[in-house]
Amino acid sequence: MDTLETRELRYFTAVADELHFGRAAERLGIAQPPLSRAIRQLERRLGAQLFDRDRRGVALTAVGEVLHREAGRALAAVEAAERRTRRAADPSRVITLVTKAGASHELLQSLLDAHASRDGAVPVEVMLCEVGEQAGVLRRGAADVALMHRPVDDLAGFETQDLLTEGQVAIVPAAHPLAARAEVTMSDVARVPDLPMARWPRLDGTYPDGPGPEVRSQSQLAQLVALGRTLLVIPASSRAWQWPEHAAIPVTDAPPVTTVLAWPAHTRPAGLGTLLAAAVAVRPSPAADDGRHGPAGQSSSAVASTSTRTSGSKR
Amino acid sequence: MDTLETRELRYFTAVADELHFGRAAERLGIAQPPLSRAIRQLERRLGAQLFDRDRRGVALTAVGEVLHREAGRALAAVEAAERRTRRAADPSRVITLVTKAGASHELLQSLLDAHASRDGAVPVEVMLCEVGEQAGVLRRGAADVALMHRPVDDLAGFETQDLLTEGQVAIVPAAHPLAARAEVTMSDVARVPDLPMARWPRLDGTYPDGPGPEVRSQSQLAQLVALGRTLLVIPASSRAWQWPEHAAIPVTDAPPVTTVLAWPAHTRPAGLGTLLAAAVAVRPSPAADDGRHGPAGQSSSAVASTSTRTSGSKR
DNA sequence: CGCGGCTCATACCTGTGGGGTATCACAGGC
DNA sequence: GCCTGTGATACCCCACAGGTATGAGCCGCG
Repeated sequence: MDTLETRELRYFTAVADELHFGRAAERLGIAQPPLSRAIRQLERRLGAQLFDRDRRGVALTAVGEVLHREAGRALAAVEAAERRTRRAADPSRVITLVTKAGASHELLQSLLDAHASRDGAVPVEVMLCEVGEQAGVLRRGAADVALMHRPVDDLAGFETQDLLTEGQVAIVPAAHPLAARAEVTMSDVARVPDLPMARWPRLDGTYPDGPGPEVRSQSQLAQLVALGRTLLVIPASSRAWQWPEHAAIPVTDAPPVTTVLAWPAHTRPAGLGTLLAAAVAVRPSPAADDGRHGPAGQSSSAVASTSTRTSGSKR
Repeated sequence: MDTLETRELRYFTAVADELHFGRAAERLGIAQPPLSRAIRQLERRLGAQLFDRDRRGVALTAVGEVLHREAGRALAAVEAAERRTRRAADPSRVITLVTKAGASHELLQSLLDAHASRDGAVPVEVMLCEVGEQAGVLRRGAADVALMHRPVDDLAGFETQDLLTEGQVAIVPAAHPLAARAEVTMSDVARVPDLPMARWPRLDGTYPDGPGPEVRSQSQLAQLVALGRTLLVIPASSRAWQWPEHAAIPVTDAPPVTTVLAWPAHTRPAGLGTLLAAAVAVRPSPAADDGRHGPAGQSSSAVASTSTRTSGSKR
């Protein structure tokens, strides 16, 4: 009659993932019979069949699929709750900042310096992650705050503080004719036949169709550019990982990219305040607007989806 | 060692809400000693003090406050999971649409008609709620889809389908000098000394300071206008609840309001497809853009916060 | 100052049910 | 036919959630 227990959700999720009671039980570290029984109980409790078990395999029913999706989110929320609490309880009182490796070098450096020089500044631990992973890390509660990019990253559900807005540059092989240009436009780089855009894996690990090479990390991408196989468009400051074999050319009409500090909406880890103050102080262009944004970042605008692929900052 | 159980979260939440073990236990329907023990266990498991119990009361510690916030969300997610699953299992296969009473009459009517006339259309149940409650209902999983208004409502975390964009009108007492005007501007209505904007309660039930009357429902507001005590700015179609004592005057420079169909991101209750198709067909202005929007609605722009108060559609 | 009242903690008992092992029932493959 | 692999059943056990009774600190009060 009561609320679902997370144990039930974990069990269900395991079976729904594996579609096999034996393996699911093993993954859960329990025996198979209790698992079977637990699922049956869950089905009775919800008054609905969750799996079709015709001999020769288990399959999710329609309602099972609903629960599969919802259970994943619910479990994530519970785990985030636990992680954030543990983090808050950690006596070493640091705040963890996550950013993708190689991005916004100088900005981060000056931000950390400015923060450290303030009175009562909580130590900041820097965590590096792969491209596009910051949002997940933040949502899971494994970090307190992230350095992200608008409109490249998905900022939905986060509050943000703008730090720096900048243009984008095209990184092309130094040997390529394009490298001689002083500046280029998006249409110049959009369909260079011998430099097709790289393809990033989707969440399920498969790749979209297309002519470009498949990549899963920035370093692979950098090397592919050096090899003359592709080009990319990224914020000017990401030039940090430029190779000698690369050339960077300003893209005049590329949408500007803003580096932002982001944290989960309505969550203010202690010590974030000083970091934010430092961030505001560091900003080079103190516009009239204070660059502070509410919970929901916009996403999926035409602009966003364009620069998403080209800058290689989305999976 | 494992994940938190929802029971632990429920218990913790009860104590954190009540700040009193006895009352919390009563609310949970258990005795007080097991509750005390459960909380202690939770504290040991997390390795952190959650409450300060100095005699004469219980108080949340800093980490307790973190868990209080997070537990609320996690429990909401679990309950939403259960509710959505139950709803999916319901053999009566209806889809529930929630809207605030009194808004978008004709539009809803034509939408429902268009939907009903389609083959294989799932029955639609209409649920009415108070102003600004749609988002919560949707998030809790108590409804499948909602009629909401951009930029008035908070659309964060929802996918949306635009239905109708329209201007706003000022509703003023028919006896007031303003009523004679053919049209007005926002600055005209912003500070009419004898018609101050009404004040809606905040989430905690308190009211912001200001000259206007306190209201908690549309009908109260309607009556206050009729009494010549206040005015408001609302989408033109909400005129439905206009009284004889009211006058509606177009506000030329008010931000246009778009009525949208909204549903939780990445959730597609079976049958939503037909409703969406009907919705697209009903739209009066089939622009080039198809009016479909991704998960994160923008919010908290200057425009949004302005029209939020005036249209009385945010608490 | 002693007394009762309030509140949370401790001690101890009990029963439910989650987990284990052993085994069955059923389908397919050779 | 037998064997293999699957999920379901049957049965046992003990860990732990929950109950009752009681203790212990802190008030306020006469």
